[in-house]
Amino acid sequence: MVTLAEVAQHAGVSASTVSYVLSGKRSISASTRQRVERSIRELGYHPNAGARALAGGRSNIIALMIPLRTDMYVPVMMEIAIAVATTARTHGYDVLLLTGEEGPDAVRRVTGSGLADAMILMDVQLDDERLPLLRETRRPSVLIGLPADTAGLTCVDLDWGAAGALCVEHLALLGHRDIAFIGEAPAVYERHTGFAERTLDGLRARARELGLRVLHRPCEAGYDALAVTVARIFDERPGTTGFVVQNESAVEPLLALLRQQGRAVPEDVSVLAVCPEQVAAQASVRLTSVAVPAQEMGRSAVELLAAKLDGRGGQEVALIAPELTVRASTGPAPAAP
Amino acid sequence: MVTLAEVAQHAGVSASTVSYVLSGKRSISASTRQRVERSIRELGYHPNAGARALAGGRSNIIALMIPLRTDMYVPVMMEIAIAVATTARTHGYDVLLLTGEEGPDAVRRVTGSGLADAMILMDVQLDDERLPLLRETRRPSVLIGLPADTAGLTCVDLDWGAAGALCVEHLALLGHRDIAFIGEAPAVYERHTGFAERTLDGLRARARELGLRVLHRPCEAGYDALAVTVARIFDERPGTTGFVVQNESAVEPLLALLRQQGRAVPEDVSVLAVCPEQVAAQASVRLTSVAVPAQEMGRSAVELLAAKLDGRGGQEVALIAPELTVRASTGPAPAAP
DNA sequence: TTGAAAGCGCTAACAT
DNA sequence: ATGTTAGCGCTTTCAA
Repeated sequence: MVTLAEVAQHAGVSASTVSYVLSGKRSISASTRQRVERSIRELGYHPNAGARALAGGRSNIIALMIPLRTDMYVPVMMEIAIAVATTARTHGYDVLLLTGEEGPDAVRRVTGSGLADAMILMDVQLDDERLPLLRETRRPSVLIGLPADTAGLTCVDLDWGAAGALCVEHLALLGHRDIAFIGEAPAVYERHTGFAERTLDGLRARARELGLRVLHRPCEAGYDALAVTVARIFDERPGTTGFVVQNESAVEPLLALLRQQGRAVPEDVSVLAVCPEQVAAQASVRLTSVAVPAQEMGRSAVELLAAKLDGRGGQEVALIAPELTVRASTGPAPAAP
Repeated sequence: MVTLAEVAQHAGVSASTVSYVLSGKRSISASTRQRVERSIRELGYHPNAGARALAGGRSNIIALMIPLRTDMYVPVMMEIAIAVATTARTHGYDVLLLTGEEGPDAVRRVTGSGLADAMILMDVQLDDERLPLLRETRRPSVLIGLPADTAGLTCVDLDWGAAGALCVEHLALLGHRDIAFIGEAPAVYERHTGFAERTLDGLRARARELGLRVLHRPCEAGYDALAVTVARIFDERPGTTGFVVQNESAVEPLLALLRQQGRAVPEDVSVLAVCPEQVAAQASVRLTSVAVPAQEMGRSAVELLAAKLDGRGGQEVALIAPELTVRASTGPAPAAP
């Protein structure tokens, strides 16, 4: 293993000079710099991470806590994780992957041991048990998702409330009066996951303002659960002409079911999804959708964190404005029979 | 920040005693141990990761390289990543998440800096450019996926060849003679991804032995691509009665399309998927499938690695035997018209 | 512009 | 069964 001392000797300079060439924290003459860089290359030197962390007081590692459950939006989580990892690298950080399994202890362990300089939390509950710890520690953190109380926290999220409202507005404009909202699995609501509740609230509020009727139905993954849900919806509100879906695993089954029932999309029924662009574009019917900007969320979480680690920027809540893309799954409400 | 020295002082023992209580590497009297443990608890001590890594020569971190692309099997990757992270914790390791982006450089950086003690690589190409580096370094590694030449490497993978063969056997037994294999996107084959090619090879070989005819068609994600692919298949082989699908994003579109064309599953056409159990069980038709054991792959990769790190076990190739579960999507071939 | 040297907090010989 | 101590490889004052 090549050490900094060996590089220094090889280049005929002191250890500190090599260190400063690496960190750029003091000016180095061009010639020295070149000699040092040459030695580094020739010897194949890589600074020891542990020693760096110990001496420098920072590990250059960001911890990312992902949910253990996979009952929702797996591709979204994955996209966020990848965006976090790649963005972190561009800022000189590596990413430590933590699953929710350890719960709050993971926060203690990671901050306490100096394993990571900062953390990003996903799958934030409205009343998340990790929040007190985050507020206590002086290690920077960013939440992807909004808890109920954001005081003293930095958060990034899609403005789900606005997203819900946007869906209603679009359908209202097309003349729909009775709409159904097919949501995530019941468990997601039961554990008070922010995005699910906020979407629902935003959607309901706007619907009330615009005078639309809304039926909200959480829905488990899979075709059968969806079929039962839809049957109940048409049973209770036969006049339903618009569907808003926020449940990736329900999208394709819904389209299949409607097709099977002879309900044309969008002539008889409009379908609007809250999902990643990819899903909307690849569905069997091009879906009008409000995009879940997974990459942007991951990227900007890292950027906020990097800013905090550099002493720039303080806490703030960064809400991403939802965007609705009209595709082929929504159209004017059919004339009442 | 609480240090080991402070704990030692608080407990009235030497630093080394605290260290040994923590590591269990030498016997400690019950009373001292208790005093030390109490001090640790009271002071809220967490060993500094950097100092540990420096002094101990090991970081207790495993690096996991996941593919940057998301053109296939995202849920599988996610499941593997989660399994790796949770299993690693049970062995006392944390997981560093690397994306394929840096390529071979990531291997150099991580092994060179001592950031991680070992690594797990996913998305292995048959002729992967990272392999030479892995063979050079003395840091343990495990591949999830099989390259062409496994000499000197430790690998975990589903026996995809056997999986392909199993699919053919099942269909052959049901009397199918003409089958179509809808595979991953063309790019996946073009970059010689092991699992895709091996499945195809296994499937073709067994088909030849059993006298079945096979049409292999790679397929991009999305409904339209699938529709075109299926149209071509029935065009070239109108007598096709069995489909094998190894492309998660093609499963539901295929079922929808067949339904739409009035081809009943399994009465007119049988469909067999190579996919995670969850996908098979939740599809609009319960799919007969060969499972992709994502969790098991992640778990056993970590276990092989832990064994190597403990000095136990050497290189080996651990192939997981495929299992076929019969559900509702396959049945006897229809009598020829 | 560069060097010397004092730690950072822990582990693991080496003592006792 | 426990204490003493010399590093691990780097960063960063303090000096020149």
